[in-house]
Amino acid sequence: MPNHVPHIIEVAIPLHLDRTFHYRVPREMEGQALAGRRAFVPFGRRRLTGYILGNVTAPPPHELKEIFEVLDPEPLWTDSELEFFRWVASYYLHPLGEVLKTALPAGINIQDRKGSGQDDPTVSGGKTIKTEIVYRAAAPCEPAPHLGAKAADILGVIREAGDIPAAELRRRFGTCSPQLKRLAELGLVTGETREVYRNPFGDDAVKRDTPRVLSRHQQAALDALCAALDRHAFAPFLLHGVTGSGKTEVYLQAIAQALGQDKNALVLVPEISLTPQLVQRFRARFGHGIAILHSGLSDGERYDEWRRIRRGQARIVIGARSAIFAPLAGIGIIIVDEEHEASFKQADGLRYNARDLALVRGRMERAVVLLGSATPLVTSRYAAEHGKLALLTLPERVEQRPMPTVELAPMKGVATAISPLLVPALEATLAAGEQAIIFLNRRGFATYLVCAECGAPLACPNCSVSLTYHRQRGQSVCHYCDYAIPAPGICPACGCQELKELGAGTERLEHDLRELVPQARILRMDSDTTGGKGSHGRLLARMSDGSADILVGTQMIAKGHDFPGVTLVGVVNAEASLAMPDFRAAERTFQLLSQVIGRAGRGDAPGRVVVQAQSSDHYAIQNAVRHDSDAFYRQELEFRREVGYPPFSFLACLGFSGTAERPVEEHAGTVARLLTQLKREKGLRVEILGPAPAPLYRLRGRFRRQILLKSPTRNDLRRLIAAWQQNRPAASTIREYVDIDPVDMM
DNA sequence: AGCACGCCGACT
DNA sequence: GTCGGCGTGCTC
Repeated sequence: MPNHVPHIIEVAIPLHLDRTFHYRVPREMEGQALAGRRAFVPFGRRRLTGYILGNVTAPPPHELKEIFEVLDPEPLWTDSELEFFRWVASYYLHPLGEVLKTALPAGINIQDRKGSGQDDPTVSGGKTIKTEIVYRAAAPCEPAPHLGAKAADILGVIREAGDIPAAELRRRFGTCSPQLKRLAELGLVTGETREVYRNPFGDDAVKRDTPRVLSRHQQAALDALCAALDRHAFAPFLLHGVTGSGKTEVYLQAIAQALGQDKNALVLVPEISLTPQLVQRFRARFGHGIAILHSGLSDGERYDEWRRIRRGQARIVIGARSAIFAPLAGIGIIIVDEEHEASFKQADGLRYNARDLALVRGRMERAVVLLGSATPLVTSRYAAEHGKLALLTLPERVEQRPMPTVELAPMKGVATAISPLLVPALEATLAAGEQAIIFLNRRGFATYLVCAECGAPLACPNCSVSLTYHRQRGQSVCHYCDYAIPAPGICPACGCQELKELGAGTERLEHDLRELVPQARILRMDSDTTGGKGSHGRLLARMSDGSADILVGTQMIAKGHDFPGVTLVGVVNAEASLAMPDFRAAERTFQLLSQVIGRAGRGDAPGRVVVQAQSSDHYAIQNAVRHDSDAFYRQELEFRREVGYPPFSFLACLGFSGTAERPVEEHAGTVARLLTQLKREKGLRVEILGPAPAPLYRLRGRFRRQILLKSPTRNDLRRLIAAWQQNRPAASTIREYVDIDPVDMM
């Protein structure tokens, strides 16, 4: 035996471990153990799937184990994709192995298996490849020998079709395997197994359409995008276009341009708006070659879409946040639609923001990145004003459609949940055979209950937030932890049986509307009424087929779906979201209000909106009502500048919260270590905020792994910045996740 | 994350 | 005398 240099590889393990591991590669696998493939490896006394990162030249000074097997015949990722994943792992302080696992479709992910057997046959690559048997006529002209009538019919069909899947034959003839077996024996047909993709679209065909004529502003935006595509360099854009201004048409034509350059397109959409409507428009324009990735797919469908993309059989990928990890090569353009949506953030495991990662991947791929929204993130507007994003605006609706008219209904001193202004508007809408939606971002019947005797509020014993009375369920429920008591409950302080029902939720609105407009057919849509699978779609269908007049709901009606028959929108308690404990509360309020207002009106008739508010003084409400987003962003930026928020890319907020057994102070060591790490590795400026305001979070055991998400409030930020400026750490807790706009790191 | 090792309370 | 609680530490 000649002396032989051992082949050593670096492997990322999908566990919470901050380093990679090295393995020896047996001689017979040397050609296969390449970067981007998975390897089945021994790990402790377990056996699991790791991801090969590459070769190692200098062997580490300790004993190495050998890999069992290379699981993939082809690399799962290219080198540049691996580079992207490394960036992600380092930016989000997350183990690379876990990042890679997240990037993979479920179904081929987990191969963990313990035990002794080397003879475990299930250990191999993805096991979910679907196949079908296809029959083909072997000798088309040969006259058939005497056959049964059914066999002869089957043969006829096969000969006519050329080749035909077994499933199709079974659909036409019922059971036909005996006949097929006979035909095959006679050498008249052959059957072969081939791989098929599960098709998430089903079989419905789509009518093709053609590019529409663009408005002046659309054309200007498209020209800028095409010019950037021609340069083949990273070019980030913000497309700020009012509702109905035709952003999608700009996307479609920009994608067409990219495809024409032989490049591919990645389209990220918030989960909720991954409605058939948008996908249909893409299919109508581009036909085949579209892959979709979202949580509604089965593991098999997801896996198949992933393989189609990897093999270059899809030119356009449309998906929710995880699609940012799609194995799409040659990306020319990445579009993030509704870029302000919070659903681009993954809130557990690898806490990424797909909107941010779009910019990072786009930079690595030298692609055009287009962030589109009617109400962009304040950070995006800020970046645009500082030249880090090129700003494209669509200030007008297509075809000169007017914006809805908006009235404010002051609720000060009004005892009812529904304003007296809204009722006649509803009646008029119904009389005209049109529909209305009423929006209130709180579910339940009464949002808090207080004792009629002593005034004590009914609160959750775990979370110390007030319980919401759900009349239908007959319970008072905590919306944080689902703690529930029989409704409405008795006063915990004095035992009094009478509780005052304060604060209306959607259930209460529905109840009141049935009395106020008895002739209306009313639907309610919130997470209480959309529990079952498909109930969401059923409710929407009843609106679109006209079998309901009024839809009452929470923010799930504000997003995603179009309601073509809706001419009236009522917004109840518009300022509620301003009180949210989050420094982005004003931004959120403006976004949500603008979105709901945009729901009103249809092609022929301008919409009408009634906005109910205790006080409409706040610029978030006023500017949403006036459709003046420029004014909103100007004022919000001004406000943030005044309070001295570091320009939007400040830092990571880390949050810890304590338990009775382990108070927060005991975590100081861990907090300090993490902060030091962040400072050193990321060059970030980090401070610690005070304790989390509500004991919403329970930590057990190893707090290190249970890092919590909590948005800093405006007050938190003020304290943070004061501490920062005086170069002093503030007290004890908090972690948020890294919420830095990568545009600012570029 | 698992999984083992390890050292203190109530039990077939 | 053991079973089992979870604290600590390790995994090429």
